[in-house]
Amino acid sequence: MAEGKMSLPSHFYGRSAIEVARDLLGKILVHQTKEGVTSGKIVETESYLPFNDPACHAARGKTKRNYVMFGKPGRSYVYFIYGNYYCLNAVCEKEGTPAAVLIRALEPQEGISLMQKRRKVKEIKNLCSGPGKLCQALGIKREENDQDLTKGNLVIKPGEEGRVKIIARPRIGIEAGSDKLLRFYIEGSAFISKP
DNA sequence: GACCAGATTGTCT
DNA sequence: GACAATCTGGTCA
Repeated sequence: MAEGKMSLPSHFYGRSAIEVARDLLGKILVHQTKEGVTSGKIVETESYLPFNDPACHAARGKTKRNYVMFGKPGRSYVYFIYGNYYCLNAVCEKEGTPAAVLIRALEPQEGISLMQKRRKVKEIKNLCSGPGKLCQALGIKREENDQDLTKGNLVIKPGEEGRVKIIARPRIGIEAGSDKLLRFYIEGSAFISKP
């Protein structure tokens, strides 16, 4: 497909989770399924760092669940949480380093009617305003785990870079690492999970 | 083999 | 604003 040419190169992900999280804002996440194409602009992300980060799934070492984070950058890490929802991460840094960026919110673009059908809600701002919501809206399931984000059905493409104002904030409720700004979002977006 | 905790969301007050 | 719902994976015995 032509998407391979359009999508972000793998070296985009070969940097720190903080750099990648910041640069992912304004990019376009596209998922092609047999039902149709859904896409949205990334408006909120969160970084998960290697072993210094207690909140990271990989903080205690490599497991069957988080092995993807130890793999090559530019791949997707999808996990099931709280019995009902999935969360989508983009693996970054380098192979052997468990770093990833959580995609927290999207601004819907293509396939909005399909998202509304999947989510069973009408309001566009409610379609992707959260990690679990956007996965449901884009139809991201366990099958999308460990996919190559530079090619294939699930890709991230460049968007309106430089035209957005980025806000960095510490994550809430986590003491260790609170001195670092690990949550990023686009100022003024109505589609983020938190104001 | 059993128990515990979790990167959330939806619904009720 | 607060709390329950619901399941998978990891840790411990």
